[in-house]
Amino acid sequence: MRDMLISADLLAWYDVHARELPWRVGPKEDRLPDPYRVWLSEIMLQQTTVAAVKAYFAKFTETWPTVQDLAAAEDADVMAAWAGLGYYARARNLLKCARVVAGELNGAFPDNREGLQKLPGIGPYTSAAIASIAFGQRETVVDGNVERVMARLYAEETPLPTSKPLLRDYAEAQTPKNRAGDYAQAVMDLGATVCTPKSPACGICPIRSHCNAQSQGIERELPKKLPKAAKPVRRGIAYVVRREDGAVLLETRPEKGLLGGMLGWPGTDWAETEPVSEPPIDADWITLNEEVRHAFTHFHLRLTVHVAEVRQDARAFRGGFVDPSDFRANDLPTVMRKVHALSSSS
DNA sequence: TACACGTGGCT
DNA sequence: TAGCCAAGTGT
Repeated sequence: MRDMLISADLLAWYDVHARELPWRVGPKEDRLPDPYRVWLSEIMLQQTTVAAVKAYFAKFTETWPTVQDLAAAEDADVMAAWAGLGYYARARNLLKCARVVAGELNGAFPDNREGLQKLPGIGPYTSAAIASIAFGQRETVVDGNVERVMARLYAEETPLPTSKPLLRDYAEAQTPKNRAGDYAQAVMDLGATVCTPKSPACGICPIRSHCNAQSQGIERELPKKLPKAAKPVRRGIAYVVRREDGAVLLETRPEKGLLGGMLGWPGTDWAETEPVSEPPIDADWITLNEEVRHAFTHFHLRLTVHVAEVRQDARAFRGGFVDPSDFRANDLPTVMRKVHALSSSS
């Protein structure tokens, strides 16, 4: 039986190869990072790549340097700043969490997993990540990277998601008493840069000698996954209304559900059936030839775009007109930006 | 317990 | 091109 413990080799690798990231304190620095910045980065990094997060993290920490600043922000400003990053429930919960921490906890995040996980938007992964990275607690962090590394290390052929409890057991057995935060980040760095899903770079892997999948030559086949259901196609209509003065008709979407709390063009529901037109204002409508296509997590969307010019005194049934000086396409979620781009080019 | 929930980059 | 994939959480 080979020696399966990886933490020593992995930490030695991390000391040399740790990526420099804006929310990270270097492995050689003898201090812990600001919990606010750790929390903010971990929320942004949920199901989101480092490359996508960097600009948003810079914008947020510049605009709201402390949790008190963020707690005092206007909801619409935070949603606009988050626009484009996706999973907008994260932004709504981010504000809720900031207000609890600033209001009820005197600005201090809980220093342990149990306390952290009671806060909005913080689940099993994020509570362990903050507790270990920001507070030095020995907690086991399990994300997609860790699951992949453990599946290969132990040559676990049980498919995900069935294997989740097993992989967590493996991860807990590996977590060291000391430097748990560095170790957690080291496994995630390894998964992101070496033990990648498609073509793992086993030739430069610091824990290659421990890896059962590598010795069996099955690393590219792990972790196994159950097949996913095909994505249905949904259709709808988006209405772009321009007033004589250049104002555009927008509405804030309901708090719950898809794109909740975000600005968007009025439109029909999105369904697998052909949409029935329900224009938000009386006007002469023009249907654009090209349609907007967008892929969500669980369905594909095809939006037909209807545009109209209306008089200054026109009254809408829903939504509100936004002056050109107040309108920024970047405040919209991406699918709504696509609608805007198409209507502007036509 | 499944499913809802975004987006952009890569293959 | 279409599917896969990413530092998950809430319901």
